[in-house]
Amino acid sequence: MKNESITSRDVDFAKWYTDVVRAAKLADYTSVKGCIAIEPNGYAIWEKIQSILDKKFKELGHVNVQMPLLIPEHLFNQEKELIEGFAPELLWATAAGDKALEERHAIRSTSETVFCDYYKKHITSYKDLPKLYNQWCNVFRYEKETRPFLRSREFLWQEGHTVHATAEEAEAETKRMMDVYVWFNHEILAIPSISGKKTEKEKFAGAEYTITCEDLMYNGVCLQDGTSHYFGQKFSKAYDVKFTNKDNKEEYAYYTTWGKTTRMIAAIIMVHADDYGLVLPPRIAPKQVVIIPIGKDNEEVDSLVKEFNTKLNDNNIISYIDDSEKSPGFKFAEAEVNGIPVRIEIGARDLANGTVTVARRDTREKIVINKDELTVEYISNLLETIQKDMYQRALDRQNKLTFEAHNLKDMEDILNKQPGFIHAMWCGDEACETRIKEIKGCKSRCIVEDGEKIDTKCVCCGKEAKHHVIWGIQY
RNA sequence: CGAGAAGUAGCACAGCUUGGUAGUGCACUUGGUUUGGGACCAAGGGGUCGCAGGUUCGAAUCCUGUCUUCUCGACCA
Repeated sequence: MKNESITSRDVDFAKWYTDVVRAAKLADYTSVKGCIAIEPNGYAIWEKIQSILDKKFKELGHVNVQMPLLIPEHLFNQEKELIEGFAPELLWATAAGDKALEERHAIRSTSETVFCDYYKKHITSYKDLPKLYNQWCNVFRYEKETRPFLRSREFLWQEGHTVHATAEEAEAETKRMMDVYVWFNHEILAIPSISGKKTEKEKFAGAEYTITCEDLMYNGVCLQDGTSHYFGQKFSKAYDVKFTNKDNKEEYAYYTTWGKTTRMIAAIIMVHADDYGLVLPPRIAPKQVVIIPIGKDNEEVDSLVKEFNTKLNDNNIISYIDDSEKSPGFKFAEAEVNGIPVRIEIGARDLANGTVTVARRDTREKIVINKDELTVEYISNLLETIQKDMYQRALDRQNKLTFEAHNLKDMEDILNKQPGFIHAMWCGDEACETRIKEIKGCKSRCIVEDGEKIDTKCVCCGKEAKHHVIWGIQY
């Protein structure tokens, strides 16, 4: 049965999104504008994201640190582009009690400043490099329009900050970490993200260049979901981070940063969820299987339920029994709205026939199988099938929403009909980007590396094209 | 920050035009009967009507301000 507290996805996508957030108890509004309470169901997803990414970072040699929440103004001012880029979003602490601070401090919106200030003190020789540090923390940006997970003022993220002795090594790190992000989205979140360099206009304030991870939502709107920046020596010059190289010469260090945020939870919702609520890919689901016993005081049912639950958990499948006092229908609906990938229903009627019922959340298909077929392997395979199918469905939709434009009229026609990823050639001139933005706010998403030349002329001005760019309307 | 809409019990809403004892459904508590897609019966508990002023004998209702949320722009992970 359709969940009545959820607006249909095709009727009002924005309303549907916030309805799912509420119905699946992922987050709630608080009396602090733009700052949500992430509820247990939402935080459990974040913890799972953290545990998988953190393990990967550590395998690649990164270590975790924690830097201050407050950044003194003079530090921020040392890098002009950074302070200019972030100025409108910074919240300043100016007083303690009734005493004004001698220097105001910004609540961190990003931590390049404090990391550089730290590295300056701790790097003297090439032997100190590389430093591969990462921080899991909250940041604050004073956004005007806020929506749960998608754009809140306070949000959680990880920010990797690495320094290297050579440009090649730093650039390799920038690319390597974007590869990790894309791997994570594809393999764990079942989101077929694309990646590539941002144009000069869209890159991070102060970076040499930015590589981005871009997702396409159900409604064809794009979402930037992870970035990796190469700073070259720009920041190390501004913050005086230098070392003595092998030739006994002083040299500024090469710096990279990369980050991924709680926005991933928004992406999971807008790529996978439906009118019945959340749908979680099995590999990110904090609870993968729910077993619902039907009927009361049936020893055969109860013992099978308990036994199989233990078996699943012993084999690293996260399963739980819903033996609350609610009716079975209620439990089905609740498991559904919460996006639990697999539901197992076991009752006297089934057992009399020697069967059990297994339901997939992604397709909402109910499968009746023989009791003997219900094994750890069966469930494990089913979870993998769901993971693969979810990715394939998302990819099929993304392909359907991927278009090609050869001139401005193409672009307008596409955007008027159905937004998506629009491939088009570009001359490299910012004026053309600005002109294209006039069409429903369509922006360049990323430059396709080694992209096939789909035209020789710029989609906007008709001059010779330099780059194959993907365009779209963004959140 | 600009334009629009909305805030009344945990949630969804009615009441407001025409000021006069705070309502409905769901949820919650207790007891009982139930259990294969959001069960049923009975009895209960819960709201200074977003907040602050003002008008009035009297304000959920009229006026002013303010905060929050949603939608659409500009800005952004």
